[in-house]
Amino acid sequence: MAHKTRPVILRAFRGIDGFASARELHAQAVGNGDALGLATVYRELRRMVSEEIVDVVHDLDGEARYRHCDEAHHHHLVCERCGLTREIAGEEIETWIIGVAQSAGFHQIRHTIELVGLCSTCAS
Amino acid sequence: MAHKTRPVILRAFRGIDGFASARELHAQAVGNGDALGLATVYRELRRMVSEEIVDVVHDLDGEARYRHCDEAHHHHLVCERCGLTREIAGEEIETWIIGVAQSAGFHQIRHTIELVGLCSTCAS
DNA sequence: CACCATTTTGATAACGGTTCTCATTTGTCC
DNA sequence: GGACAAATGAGAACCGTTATCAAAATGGTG
Repeated sequence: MAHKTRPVILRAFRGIDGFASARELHAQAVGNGDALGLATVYRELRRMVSEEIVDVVHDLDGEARYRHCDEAHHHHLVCERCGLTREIAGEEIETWIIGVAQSAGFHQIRHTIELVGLCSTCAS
Repeated sequence: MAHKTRPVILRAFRGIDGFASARELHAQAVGNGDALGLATVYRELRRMVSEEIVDVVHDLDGEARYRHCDEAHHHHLVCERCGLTREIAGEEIETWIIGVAQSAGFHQIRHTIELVGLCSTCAS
């Protein structure tokens, strides 16, 4: 069976940094020249999540955001005034989370971390 | 200044263990004999979230689940299956965040941290 | 109490993300 | 090629949430 959808999704993930919504992935795929329907994107993402190839978290509005598991996991610091974004190396926090989860007996922990504030220029 | 809604919501929270959806809170309030509309429940919950009186997380389907939180700032570990909730002492993470913000020159950082997974019983 | 201005409420419509439906297309096997 | 099975996608349906707006409750004032 040809399964042409999955490679298209994986290529779309490669063109996006970090987490992406289903709609963003669809737009990226179309931009890549891979024509496919939104329903197919949702269906394939659901499969990939159940196969644990893709992580899913929900933003504050409840919208699902997906991330290919093989990518490096990092967080962002966002300026709420000018939109400046800065990547954070989150080694520390990942280990902290794993420790917290283990001591509570929790498994398969997903986390969302959102840091918003004012960058140095906007603060002055 | 009537504000009769908030006490009704708080009473509904008292009758529920852990996190509850808006619909569950509405049903609980009605069960308590407090008649009110679903729209009012959503509106008051939004207010309480913005006042940081209530915590909100999202389950696997993206549905919002609320919890009354009268303590200061803290985080939760939530089981996405049974709703079991565990409070996390987050001293470590607060200092980590402050450090990250300082080194990036950011000020007035607000943060959202959401940890969702499977508790030990649901994992087996 | 009567009156008006302001706020709150709630039934319902609208909205948006996700899932479902099903006719059509595509792939596989003989 | 022909027949059967799987995959696809356009649009409908679904469901939680938010917006709308008229009615009701409240507060202040004379």
